[in-house]
Amino acid sequence: MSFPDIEYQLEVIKRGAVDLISENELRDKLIKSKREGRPLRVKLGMDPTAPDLHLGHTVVLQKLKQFQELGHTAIFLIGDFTGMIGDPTGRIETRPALSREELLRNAETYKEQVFKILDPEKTEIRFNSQWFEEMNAADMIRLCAQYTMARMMEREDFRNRYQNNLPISIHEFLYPLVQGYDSVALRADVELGGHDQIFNLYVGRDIQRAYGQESQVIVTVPLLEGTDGVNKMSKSYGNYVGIDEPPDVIFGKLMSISDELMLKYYELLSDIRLEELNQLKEGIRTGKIHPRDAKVRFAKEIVERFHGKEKAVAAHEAFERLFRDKEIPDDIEVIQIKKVELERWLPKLLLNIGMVPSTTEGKRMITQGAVSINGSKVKDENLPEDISGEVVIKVGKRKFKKLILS
RNA sequence: GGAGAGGUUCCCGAGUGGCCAAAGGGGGCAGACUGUAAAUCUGUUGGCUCAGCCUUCGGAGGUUCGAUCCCUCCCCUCUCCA
Repeated sequence: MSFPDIEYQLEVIKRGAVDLISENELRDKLIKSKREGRPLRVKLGMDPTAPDLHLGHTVVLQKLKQFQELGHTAIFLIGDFTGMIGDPTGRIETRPALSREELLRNAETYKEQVFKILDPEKTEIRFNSQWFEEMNAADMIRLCAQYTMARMMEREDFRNRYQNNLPISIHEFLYPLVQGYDSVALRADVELGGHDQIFNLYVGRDIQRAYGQESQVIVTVPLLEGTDGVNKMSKSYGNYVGIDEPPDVIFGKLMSISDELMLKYYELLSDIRLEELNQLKEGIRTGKIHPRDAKVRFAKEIVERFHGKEKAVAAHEAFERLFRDKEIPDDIEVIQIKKVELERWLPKLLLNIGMVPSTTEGKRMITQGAVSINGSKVKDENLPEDISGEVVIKVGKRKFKKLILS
């Protein structure tokens, strides 16, 4: 096995990274690896707490892929055991524990999604329950003995919760230790993570040393902000773009981000070369490029990554039809109803066909002018008597349904 | 184990017998403006057979014509002491 030039490898690894602990250690490892023809073992762990991966996860996955392309061993660790503890990182409250079934189900979908980015042939998929289920209580105590309370409380999230009189459960202290032990079990040379993982990753270095191994090198990547531009991308904030979402949805979500955020996304997610990105920025600044066009280009690139070129083009076209030409989308849900059975009171009808969660909400939508039928705004809560044939109902900006009356 | 503080709607947080479906803020949703932008402005934000009614303020009882508010027990969190 031969590896690329050391300095080239370093350049690739450092690109877009926030932390690299430490460059010298990494260089040594790379030199040794090249000399011995032994690929580095690069670990990326994810807890299957949510079934769907989103763009935020892909930042670090791309980094792992880069290692893979350099010829190193990508280890994708599914934290089916750690998921039962729940990572306290950045949390102000204890994470709810997931059931075994949920974790396994999520793990399955993870695998599928991860291989949209990583090469399945060259990826080692592991589950950390493999070694933790063999551990007994004594082993666990031995692990706990490797770390101190004071060091644990160095963590900002723990400290904040403690200072604000918010509960911290003991098992949450176990999380970093357990994650660190994963590195021991996997004999990791490098561990990747989001920047917020830095504490857990450091603990891994200490734990490895305590178990007589060389410490892993840490590489972190920036956290991706969610589509709201405020919080980090996370399913629980509802500001995510899932990689398994339909092309139209991904396209639409990316088109609704702010221009400022778009540039950040370009930086972290796009594959375009650095100089091209700079040209793009300059073009937007001077007004030569309309930000919307830059956004379209970006949205297409991302959709193409997960769904292919054809779908990306189709998503763009559908988007243009819907929002520029104000046309009705063609994949609209159709409901057949007998005319005699049609609910005439609109709030109830909207509830029945699942367009609003309650009749009260339906009434609100009508008063606020958010409901339209066949393109004209509804003011009356009751449907007109003479309604017939195909009826297209729109609630809000993007909810459409078509009724066919017979 | 002892002493104290606290648990309010999606979140934070006000409310200490009727004027409470509950201030204010955040978030969400909708409308205007636009590029489905963002920012901004406006409205709205428990449910229903909707000028009325029903369910909600940790849980279960109780006092009262009437309880988020008072009493009793229980559960949970935090602080200090052991």
